[in-house]
Amino acid sequence: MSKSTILRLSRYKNAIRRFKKLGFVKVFSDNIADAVGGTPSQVRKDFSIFDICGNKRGGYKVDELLDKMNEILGKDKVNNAIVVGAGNIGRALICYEGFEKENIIIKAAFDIDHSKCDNKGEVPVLAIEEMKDYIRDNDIKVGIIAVPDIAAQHILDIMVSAGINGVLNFAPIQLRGREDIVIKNINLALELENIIYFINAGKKMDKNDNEEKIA
Amino acid sequence: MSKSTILRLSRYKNAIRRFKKLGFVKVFSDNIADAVGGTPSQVRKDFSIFDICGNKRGGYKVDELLDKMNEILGKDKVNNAIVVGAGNIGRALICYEGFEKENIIIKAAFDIDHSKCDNKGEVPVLAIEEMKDYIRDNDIKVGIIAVPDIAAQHILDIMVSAGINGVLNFAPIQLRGREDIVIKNINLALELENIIYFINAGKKMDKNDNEEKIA
DNA sequence: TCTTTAATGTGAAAATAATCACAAAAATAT
DNA sequence: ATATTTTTGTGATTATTTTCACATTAAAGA
Repeated sequence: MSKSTILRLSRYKNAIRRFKKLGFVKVFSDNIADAVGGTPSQVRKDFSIFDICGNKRGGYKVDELLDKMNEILGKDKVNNAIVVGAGNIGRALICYEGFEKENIIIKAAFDIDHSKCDNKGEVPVLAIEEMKDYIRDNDIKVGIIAVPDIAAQHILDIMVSAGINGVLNFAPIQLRGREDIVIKNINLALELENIIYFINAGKKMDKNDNEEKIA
Repeated sequence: MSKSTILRLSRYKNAIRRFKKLGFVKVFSDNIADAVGGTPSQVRKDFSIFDICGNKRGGYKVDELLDKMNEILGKDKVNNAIVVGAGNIGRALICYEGFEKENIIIKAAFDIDHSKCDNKGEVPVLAIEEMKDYIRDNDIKVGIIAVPDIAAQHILDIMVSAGINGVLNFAPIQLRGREDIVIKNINLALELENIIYFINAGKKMDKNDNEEKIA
């Protein structure tokens, strides 16, 4: 089973959540495909990979779908994360409201610049020296890197040595880690650059084959 | 030629730029593959698609590579962009330093909340009502959406009607637009959710190694 | 009850993408 | 000058992903 399948599953879930909000009790693969810009048969095939079954001619029950998906995606329990780097991007992530409804909580942030530290806010910003212990003591498994490119690899290494299993990296550099560490790189300039390319080339892009390799 | 190829090309370019900074005059497909975590033959195949040739046994000349890539990726000219939504994410993007070296300039930002507007800063934050005219008058082709999900589609529609060709969307909803509009959606919560899935899938695997390996 | 209709679920086929393997060529060594 | 080594460039091969097509099933209608 492939990464793209999982990515699509998350999208389906978001779409289905919207259907639920609109009062839908059941949905068809057609509806879901429309909502995420895919094909019905791909939706069904993706579902079949995870043994998600619907009713022939009856579609899928919204609540059952959401339950099953939350179970698959591990969203039935809270996931704690930390942010490293309290610059522009880092601070935006600390305040980002969108994580909460996915049961993701930013527990703390860290910065090398002590003047940016402040443990009185809703999310404490601590000194980078405290990070390793914090990760260990609080059993943090997910880290977000929002430091300059030159520092990113070093931060990653500390995180991994402290026990972090997955990283979302905003530094504009391809981070490398141990085989068993899940790393997703988001390079904002590169995303824009690509959009510009496709504008100039006159092509359309939004099919999602731009995933990073999971290392 | 596929989107993934273009995405990889951008990555190659970033890596090669770093090689140049380190004083390299020529690079081999090996080096590039290492730097981005790919395979040498894929690098060569990608290059061959764009008629980028090296010298047998001599590798590729760094400067030639960069020139050719900037040409392909349209980075030899400046690209102006706007940001809509001056919330956490929007403000972080307005100040993001990483765009500049890709010749991408954020010319202005827009928000529905007039109290957030301020046309005295380096990047003026204007009222959303002014957006349409601004896009037209300044021939803006790229827009970045950083508004709540409920508002995103509406903003996109205005952008498109004003002449924007490409959009980077941070609202957690899959935006749909005309066939010829390039749209790239970045959903931060979804990215974290995926990392968490793969972390958990990896753990499960350790306990039970007859499950499929996640590469 | 018996058709008809509209959906799922899935193997098979087609399309895409990645890797391999090796001839060709250039640099270096002998 | 010749042999050896190293690296490119690419057709062939393999792997992966998506789409197709249709048998199957459940609901709705007659």
